[in-house]
Parts: sequence; C-alpha cells; structure tokens
Amino acid sequence: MSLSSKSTILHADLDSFYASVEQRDDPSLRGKPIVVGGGVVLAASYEAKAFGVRTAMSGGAARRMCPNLIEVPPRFDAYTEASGAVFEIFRDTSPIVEAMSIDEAFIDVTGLWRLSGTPTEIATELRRRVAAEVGLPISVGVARTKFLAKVASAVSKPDGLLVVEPEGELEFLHPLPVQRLWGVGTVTATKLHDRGIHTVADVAAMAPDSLVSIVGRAMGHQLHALARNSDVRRVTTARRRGSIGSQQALGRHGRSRDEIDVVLWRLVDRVAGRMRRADRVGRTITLRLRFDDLTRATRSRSLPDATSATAVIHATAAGVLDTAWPLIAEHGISLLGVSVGNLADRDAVQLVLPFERCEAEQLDTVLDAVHERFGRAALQRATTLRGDPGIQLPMLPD
DNA sequence: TCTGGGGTCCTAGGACCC
DNA sequence: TCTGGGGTCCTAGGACCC
Repeated sequence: MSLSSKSTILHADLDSFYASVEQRDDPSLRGKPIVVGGGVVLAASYEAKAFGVRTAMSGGAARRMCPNLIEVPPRFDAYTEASGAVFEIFRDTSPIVEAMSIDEAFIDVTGLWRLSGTPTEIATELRRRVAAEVGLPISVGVARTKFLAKVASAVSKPDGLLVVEPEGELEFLHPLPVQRLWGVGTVTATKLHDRGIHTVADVAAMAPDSLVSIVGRAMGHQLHALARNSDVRRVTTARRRGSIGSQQALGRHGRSRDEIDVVLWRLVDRVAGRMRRADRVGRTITLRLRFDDLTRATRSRSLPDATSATAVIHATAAGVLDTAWPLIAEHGISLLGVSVGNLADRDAVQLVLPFERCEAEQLDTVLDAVHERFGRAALQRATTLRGDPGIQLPMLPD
C-alpha cells in the first residue's frame, strides 16, 4: 500500500534537539537525565522527561522532580551547526523544504517515488542519514497533508516513524484529543472541554457556527476544517519573516532608568544588525514589557518610512519607553523586548519611496531610473502603488 | 511552577478618508 | 442638520507555536 494520491508530505522533527546535541558531544551524558539551560529548561532529554521534566519549566522545579538531573549550559553555535547539517540532508531528500524552526521542517516528496522509493523508504533513509551523518535522533511523520504529517511525527516520538495511509486518516485523527489540533492551547482546550468537547471527532461533529461562537471566527473555521481532515496548505520554501526582534529577561538588579537604557541600546543594536544583514527594513517598533507580576504589555509606534538604522530605531524605541515609564515605575519590569515589524526588502523600499515623494515634473526621471535599475515589472508595480491610473507608461523595450 | 527567547496570527476599537 | 456604509491604517492585547 502506498501514498499514491495527490501529495506526500514528511514532517521531520529532531527529538529533544538541544539535549540530544549535548549527549552526542559528551558521551558521559548519554543515557542520563539532562536539561539544557540554567534558570529555565530549554530542552530535556528523554531520560529527564520520564521524571516529568518539561521545556519551559524552572530549573528548581525540574530538580525537585528529578534529583539526579544534570544541567548543561546551552551552546547555541553547536545547535545552529547541527541544524544546518540536518537541513542539508532535508534538501538533499527533496528541493521542497519548509523550515518551521531550528529543528523541524516539512518536506514535500510528492512524485519522488520513481527516483527515491516509496514514502516509507524515503523517510527511513532520511532518518538513517541524520543518525549516521549528524548523530542525532529524528522522528518523521508521513501523510497526505501537513497537519496529519505533523501529528504523525509527534505520535511517533521518540526516534520514530509513522506513516498515515490515506485510507486510515480519519481512524487515526478522530480519537485524538482536541489539543492535537493546530492552534488549540490551554485556553482554547479549556473552552472546548467546558462544553464537553474532548476529541477531534467531537469537533468534527459540530456545526461551524457553533465552533465560531466558542472560539472566534478564524479559529472556528480552522478547527472545523482540520477536524474534518481538510488541510490544503502547501509546503512552501519561501517564507519571509514579518518581524525581527530581541528580548532580555532582567534580573533583580539592573532596573534603574540608566541600566534599562543600556539594555535597550543592546537590544536595538542586535535587532538593527540582523535587519541589515538580511537586507530588510521595517516601520513599526514594538516594545515588549513584562512586569514583576508576570503580566505583559506592548507599546508600539510606526514610522513614516521603513528603516534599519540603529539610531532611528533607538530614538523611536526610547520615545516609546518614555511613554511606558510610569507603568514600569509602578509595576516593576522583569523583561524588555524590542521588535521591528512591517518588514520589507531594502531594495523594494528604495523603489517606492522616492516615487511617492516626487513632484509631478520629476516623475519621468524617477520612472526612468526605476526601469533602468529594476526592470519593467518594477516600473509597472511602482505605477500601481502610486494609484494614479492617469499615468502613461512609457513605451519600453522588454 | 511562576518562566527564556524567537516568532505568528487574530481581534477589536479608534482615527481618518471617501 | 443629521446621518450611512465601507475601507485602511494604527495600536494594543491575547493566544499560540517551537
């Protein structure tokens, strides 16, 4: 039996990624309960998970659950390198790879069976190569849709492979708890449980309107579709980020205005540097605040022009911080974050801005420059953006 | 058990324009 | 003088994901 119809998607997910890298690089850690991270658990090995230790748990809580726990400080460079090696194997498996995070991706292998074998064979080979070449365990789910592939990989963990055949989809899907549905976290799960809705089958049996009335419009329709095994999302290679940010938890000390200004500079510097390296510019600067009681707030400001200049971003962020200062003084601040959104490609903005600003008599000159630099398609786009149907496009050779 | 750092998407109200 | 509907942008908050 093979997944012959339409599409075949793999969801590949490295197991306890950070912890596995540590156990790979230090044999004395193998087979032992370890966590990566200090104050908070960033990743836990399966030996630690057996004691109930989970990601995002505080270090103290983890130690109480697991007395022999070994704590290892994170080595992000090692994780980045390991991830790069794994993704090379992904791209060697199929050109259509959609990265979801540092340790997880969708891989579209539709139509590859002639070249590479059945989906099961492809997934088995992928797992073998990741183990042999990078030395890490990885779980793979295989199905017709992204959603089913992702659930399958999660169910197969650790170090597993699970293929959901087209004939067995509903049988696989319906008994699952609602938390398995994309977008259902603790809040939504509680809302559903309160109404006696516990399994995917329960959701599938509901009318869309009833779902919408419980969880909102977008989420209601999404849950209805997923529960009835409708997921038309494709695996896409080109996904652009919509924002770039950085944040930092603040200790007990370092909370005077001066000290927070230093943190702000560091955060802005980091963010602006990443933006410039990615050739991106942004217009909306958002400050993320977390107070001592762990409640949160955001404050944002949008600029007329997109930028990646450290000075401009910093001045804006500092202005926003000023307006938020009374709040901070009252509640105490335990985390500060800066992110820049409304991102665009640097070149795209250079194309649009002079055009919008220019006087009518300069129009031809600007249009010529746009055409020369970016080609005819850009010229067309520039004209559309300006929204003036009266402009005649000059006749240009292609 | 009160916790890191990186993100995405949705909702809702108000301003403003036509 | 009072009143309408539609669209877009901005801001803030919240839920969720890895």
